[in-house]
Amino acid sequence: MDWLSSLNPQQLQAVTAGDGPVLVIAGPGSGKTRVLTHRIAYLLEQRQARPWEIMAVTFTNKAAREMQERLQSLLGQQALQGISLGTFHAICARILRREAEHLPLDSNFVILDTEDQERLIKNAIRELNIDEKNYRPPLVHAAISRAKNELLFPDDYPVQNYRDEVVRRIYRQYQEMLRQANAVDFDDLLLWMAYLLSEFPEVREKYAQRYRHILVDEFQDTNLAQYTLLRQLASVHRNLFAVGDPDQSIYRWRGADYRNIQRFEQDFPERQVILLEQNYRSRQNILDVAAAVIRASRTHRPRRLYSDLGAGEKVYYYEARDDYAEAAFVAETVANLLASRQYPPGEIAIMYRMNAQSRLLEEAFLQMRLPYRLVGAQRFYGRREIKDLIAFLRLIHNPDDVISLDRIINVPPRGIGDRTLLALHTVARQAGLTPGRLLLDLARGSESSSWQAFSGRSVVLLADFGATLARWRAFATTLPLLELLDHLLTDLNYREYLDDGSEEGRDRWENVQEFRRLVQEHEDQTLEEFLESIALVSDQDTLTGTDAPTLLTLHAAKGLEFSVVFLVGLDDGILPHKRSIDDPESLEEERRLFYVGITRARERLYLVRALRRGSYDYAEEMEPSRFLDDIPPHLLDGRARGRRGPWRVAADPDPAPSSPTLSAAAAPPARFQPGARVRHPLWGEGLVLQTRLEDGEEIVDVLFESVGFKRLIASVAGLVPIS
DNA sequence: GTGGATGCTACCCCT
DNA sequence: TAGCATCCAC
Repeated sequence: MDWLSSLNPQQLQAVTAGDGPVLVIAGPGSGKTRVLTHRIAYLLEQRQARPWEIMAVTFTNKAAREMQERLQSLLGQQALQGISLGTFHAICARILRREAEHLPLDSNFVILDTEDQERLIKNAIRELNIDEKNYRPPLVHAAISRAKNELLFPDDYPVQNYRDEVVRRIYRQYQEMLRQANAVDFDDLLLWMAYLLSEFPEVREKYAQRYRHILVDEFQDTNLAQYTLLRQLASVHRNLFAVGDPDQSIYRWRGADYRNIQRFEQDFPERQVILLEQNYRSRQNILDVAAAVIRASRTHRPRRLYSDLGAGEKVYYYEARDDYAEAAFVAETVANLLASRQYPPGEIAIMYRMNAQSRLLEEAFLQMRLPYRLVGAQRFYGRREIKDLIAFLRLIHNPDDVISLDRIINVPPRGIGDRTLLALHTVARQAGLTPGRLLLDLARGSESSSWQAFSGRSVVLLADFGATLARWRAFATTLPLLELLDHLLTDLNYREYLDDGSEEGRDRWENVQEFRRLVQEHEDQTLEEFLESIALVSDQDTLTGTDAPTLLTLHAAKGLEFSVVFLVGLDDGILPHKRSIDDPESLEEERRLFYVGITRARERLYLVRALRRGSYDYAEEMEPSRFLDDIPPHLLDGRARGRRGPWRVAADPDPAPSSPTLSAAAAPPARFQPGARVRHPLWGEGLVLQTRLEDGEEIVDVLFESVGFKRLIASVAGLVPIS
């Protein structure tokens, strides 16, 4: 138990809290993973909890694995047998397979990824003869996903206008097609689980009794479905231990609702709240920048965040000429850092708002001959040759999976085109079979009762493929995964099919070999387990092995830390993203995203932007991110190259505006007058030099004693007059 | 009926 | 940018 001595008083309080609900508000770097692992160890060692009585929900599989490893080193492997440790989706999938009899699913259901989901929605739209132009699959998908996260089945889908009515019809059709394919989407994992617990009291009772202790990480990013699950599972013992930080809530668009923290406090009024405020990660200068950014948030509840690690270097600011120069700056700086051997390569990360930004960075790294690793599962699993292979495996496992069947029935081309495929679907429907089952039936040759329904040429091709599928299915029951895959590759002539001698072809075949290595790593798994683990990989899960600088999105960076962090693309329109700017709630989330990025850094932080960016056809002039305005300049070591740095007013105050400036007296909403003294929440006291109205906002130029000249929007900055 | 070439368009973040 | 729908040649 001496491992308890390494905790600070707040951490210790959380770890050793007694029975009952506990809410831990944990600032970045405050050791929440430590608290969670130690809490589990404490429950097992001191409170006589049995491993199977514990459910611990993490945000990524990677986090679950790490927690598992840390627990093993504390307690040994034996002590953890039977613990439920994983993401919401993984834990739900496991339980749903076990309880499939209560659901319109067989236990071997497949899990669709986003691309499959959209494909199926498109099919549903066509099936219903609805115009795809007006009901674009991605948008319909988003609406359905939102509904599911709110626990709304098609019958519950709110209809306020004609469009809603159509979407509801598509939703209903989509669910029906999922059922026929014995498939679920990501949201279904949560939806069906919540359904299971609410509709079957004996099932709820069973699990609520079993899970004496439930622990959740990243609680601020749970959605309503997830929160409901937790509440139901904790309904008997009420030992819900939730760790989160509202300032790091960045998944609102995915249905996450940081107000779950308030719901928690209402539903569990007896809860204890514990604040973790000491930061063990970052230098104070970095924390000061983070604090300045988050303090300007409207949702932020004031909290302290302090570090013992010393001030450290100033945060670097760099303004590049354009996005190419931005990437070059990053690559060159990384090269210098590596040359100085100050930091191991894996301790350097470059973070950006959207995946598309990685391209120029990758090119710059390649040019400098610097190795890098790119976080993003889609990069690999989204490749066509890999998705096709997975579709073969899925079809072998679940022949009802019509999405996979449609995908690969003509891969490599075997003469089964759209027409024949359509016939297969039609005949299957008439026969009351799924297309996959019909295919297997046709393999029996003319004995099949459906044989006559096809034209001579196509039925032979279909029967032939059906026979191949049947053979693979036989292999799957007897052979290990890797041998099954090798049979597939041989039977399909996959190498000849992909590797046409071009560079791209060689690339594709290399990906297949990479996939084969992956299968090898999962050798001990069944086909079902393997399919599930690859369906639920998170981006972060791809972050393993090689010691190289890491490129990743800000979202993917959640929960990670690096010695050196570059935040690039700090321009208005990128961060905040242009589609978030007119919605105040989204804008707040963009700010939190920036905050998350800043607080990933331990030692050194670079804030980088570009004056111009090339979009697909022309270069666009960029304005600095509005969030930069909230950072006091003295915290930064700025090397602005351009005319318009964020402190352009400090360096080069604009001459008096020539536009007809309204004097304070003439403008009704003006609250400040030149010569008045004011107080700013961050910069303290200052003198108003000038005010004017712009778009109904009062713009005030203030000379602060602490930071000098600043131009502020009065309503946003929180300026107050001092008399 | 199938497969390749051409032209249009949309492009954020993730399990 | 690249994925796609659509058109046209076998």
